[in-house]
Amino acid sequence: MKLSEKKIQIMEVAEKLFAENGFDGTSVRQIAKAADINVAMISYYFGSKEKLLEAMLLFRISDYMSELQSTITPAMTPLEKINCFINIVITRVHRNRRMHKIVNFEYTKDSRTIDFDKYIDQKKENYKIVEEFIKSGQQDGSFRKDITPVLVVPTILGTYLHFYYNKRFFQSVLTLPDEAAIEHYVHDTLIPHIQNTIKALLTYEK
Amino acid sequence: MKLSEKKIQIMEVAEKLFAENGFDGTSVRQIAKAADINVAMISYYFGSKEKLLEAMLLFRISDYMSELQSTITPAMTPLEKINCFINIVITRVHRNRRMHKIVNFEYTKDSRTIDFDKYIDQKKENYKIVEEFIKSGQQDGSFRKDITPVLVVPTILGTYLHFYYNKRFFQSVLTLPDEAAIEHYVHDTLIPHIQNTIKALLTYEK
DNA sequence: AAAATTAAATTAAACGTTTGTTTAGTTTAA
DNA sequence: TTAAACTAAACAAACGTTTAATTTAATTTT
Repeated sequence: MKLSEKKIQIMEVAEKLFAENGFDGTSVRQIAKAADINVAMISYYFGSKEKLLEAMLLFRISDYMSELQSTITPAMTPLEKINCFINIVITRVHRNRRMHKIVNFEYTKDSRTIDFDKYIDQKKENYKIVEEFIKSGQQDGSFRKDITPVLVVPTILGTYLHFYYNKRFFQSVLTLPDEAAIEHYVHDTLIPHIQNTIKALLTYEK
Repeated sequence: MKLSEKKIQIMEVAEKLFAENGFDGTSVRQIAKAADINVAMISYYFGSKEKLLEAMLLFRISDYMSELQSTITPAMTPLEKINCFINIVITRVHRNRRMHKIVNFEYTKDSRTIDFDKYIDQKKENYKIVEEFIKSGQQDGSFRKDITPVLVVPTILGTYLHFYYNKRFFQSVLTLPDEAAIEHYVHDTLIPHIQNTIKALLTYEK
């Protein structure tokens, strides 16, 4: 199954609509109209609406190749590693925020028949990496020892995602007029805030 | 519009199903079957599926009377106030986690026609309270002055919500066999973790 | 207190739309 | 000439809602 231009176009349109109105809240006719194609093309290309979602997930995840290993070097201190990790992961999640929103919601459904295995593998990989960094910092004495590494990830990702899910709210409170302003705020203020938070949590003295 | 037993029963069933399968992913026939009533009763009682959701939101929000003002006294230090706030808010959100999940998702939809005003008011109120506590701590010198108060809330709520949305994942990692175990973990470990994080963020020396 | 009357609660069936998918045919490109 | 791309139309199923009839409960009249 090669990825023709048309297929990619359909997946991108679908991602946008799924993120905006939910999977169940989006009809194949809406997607077809927005992508300027015939409804039948969705079944023709992907088989079904569900399989379109799965194809889109794989398409996005394949973007995900580990830039982590290439930018984080063994010479770094544990804190530098964590900061680097936060920067990369938040930037990455922000870039794919629509997909994450869709998964975040669809994954919790009881009735789901969609295959999220690849996504979950990715997720578990992330947890392992953070855990490794934190434990090495705890061993060399630079981090507090009473921190549960597994709870650090929800703080990192949760902070960002809560910001994104309440975008409208923060836009008005922080007077961010457009998407470009939000982009800047995420990189210049939100990511440093999260880095600050985790640094403080891991290193402060009681 | 008084709240008969039947109406409450329908709203509770609807809340559960909406949280599990989404608003669009739940049909009125599913609700009717689960609540053991005739489908027509939903229109009869609430007018429409959308109005059922709105009625359910109001029903839950009315629970929300400010226990904050009654438990947080002026004699407390800013840090004590923040800790108390975290405890109350997370416990409250946890208790109403289903409703929060529904709102969190439906609110971001472009196509939404549902009235969330009461919910947003509640939310803004929370932000004002945290901001007040943090600013008073910054004035008396016990908190760092370079913290943006508005970003503290995403860290508090985001950490909890990310935990809840990935419940299945954490259940397996932390070996929490049932709902009771999760309940204990939230109160004994997650809430202290959040309190720790915010305390560290607000008080640590660089 | 019993009967008659009225209102509310509940039902099954039907309403017109919209849903995802398939079919059978046509156009385009190799 | 053959396979892939594409289309309009049709499909049955499911959707939220309404209708009209019936049962239950409350109120009023006798």
